[in-house]
Amino acid sequence: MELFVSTFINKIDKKGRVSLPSIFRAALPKDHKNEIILLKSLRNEAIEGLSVLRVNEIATRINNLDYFSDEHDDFTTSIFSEMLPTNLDKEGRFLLPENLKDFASIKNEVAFIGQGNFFQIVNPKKALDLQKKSRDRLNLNKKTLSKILSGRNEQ
Amino acid sequence: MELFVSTFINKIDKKGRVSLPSIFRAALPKDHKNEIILLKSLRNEAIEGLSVLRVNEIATRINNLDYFSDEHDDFTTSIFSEMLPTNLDKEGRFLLPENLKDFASIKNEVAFIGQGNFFQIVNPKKALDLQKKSRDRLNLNKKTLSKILSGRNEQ
DNA sequence: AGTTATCCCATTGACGCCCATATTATCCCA
DNA sequence: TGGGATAATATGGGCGTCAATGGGATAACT
Repeated sequence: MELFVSTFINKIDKKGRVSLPSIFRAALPKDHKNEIILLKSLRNEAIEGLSVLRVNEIATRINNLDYFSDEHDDFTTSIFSEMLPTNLDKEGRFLLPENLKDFASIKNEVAFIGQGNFFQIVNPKKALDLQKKSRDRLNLNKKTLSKILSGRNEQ
Repeated sequence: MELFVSTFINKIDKKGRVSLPSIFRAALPKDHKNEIILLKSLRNEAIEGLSVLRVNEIATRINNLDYFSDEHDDFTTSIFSEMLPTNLDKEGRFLLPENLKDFASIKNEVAFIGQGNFFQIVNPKKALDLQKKSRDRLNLNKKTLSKILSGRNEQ
């Protein structure tokens, strides 16, 4: 599967390393199996993890915005300047820098949350919260939800 | 048949494994015969089982939503993060994780309920209940039912 | 040198793979 | 049509492999 799915909780060791779950590693593009890009989430107290592929896609989308717009500026500043390219070691682990851990209130454990084309890294205690809140919001919108899941296309 | 139909009751062994009914295995896409994706039902106290094919369809629909919308985020969180890809062994069995068993109040036995493009996994005692409720709801809507069964398509 | 990152190897526990047995379904022939 | 033979499915359990984790040793960077 080429998507980041499911949720995992892994430990951070004394050196600050943490294993990227094996099926997430499998979801990385073939030619960039040991590179991920970390980024502070613009939405939550979370770190986002992207593949190189995904970063390129985002770059394309941003390029399609008007170059002289404020929006363009905001994206390039808040996204590109904050990106942190990171390598996995031979065991599939990577270093989680202190400032990012602080940003996401992470100590010894992290939850990896699959989001399809990317994943999030959060404090495990907050993971359940996030999932529950998303679920509740979706339930307020059952029509769209069932449309998506069932594939029906009528209004 | 490429559809999941009929109902089966199978046992969970000490290791937490359970056989996917053979005609359900036959309904999986040729190139992904031993992979299913488990998901907490957004509707019932049930686990839903999907083929890879089905998941990809859902992913496509979600990608068609506005990329930077809150709705998009809620979908990716609620659906992708809760998906559990699972492999069947050579005998056609898979592992049912504890948290999913808890969610669906499952102990030693499960009922597999065909739902066409996907299937549900529930506590056998509740299977009859679910089926009865669906039937009752349909009876409230007999017109639609007979339209479906007869193949008539008029409004 | 001191700090930080990468490599290498060891440990443990979970999971996949394999083979064996039991149970059920299907077929074939009397 | 019945009833046994045969195959397919469901279930049980041993064992090897791999993922996650830990930590020492080497390499890179400042």
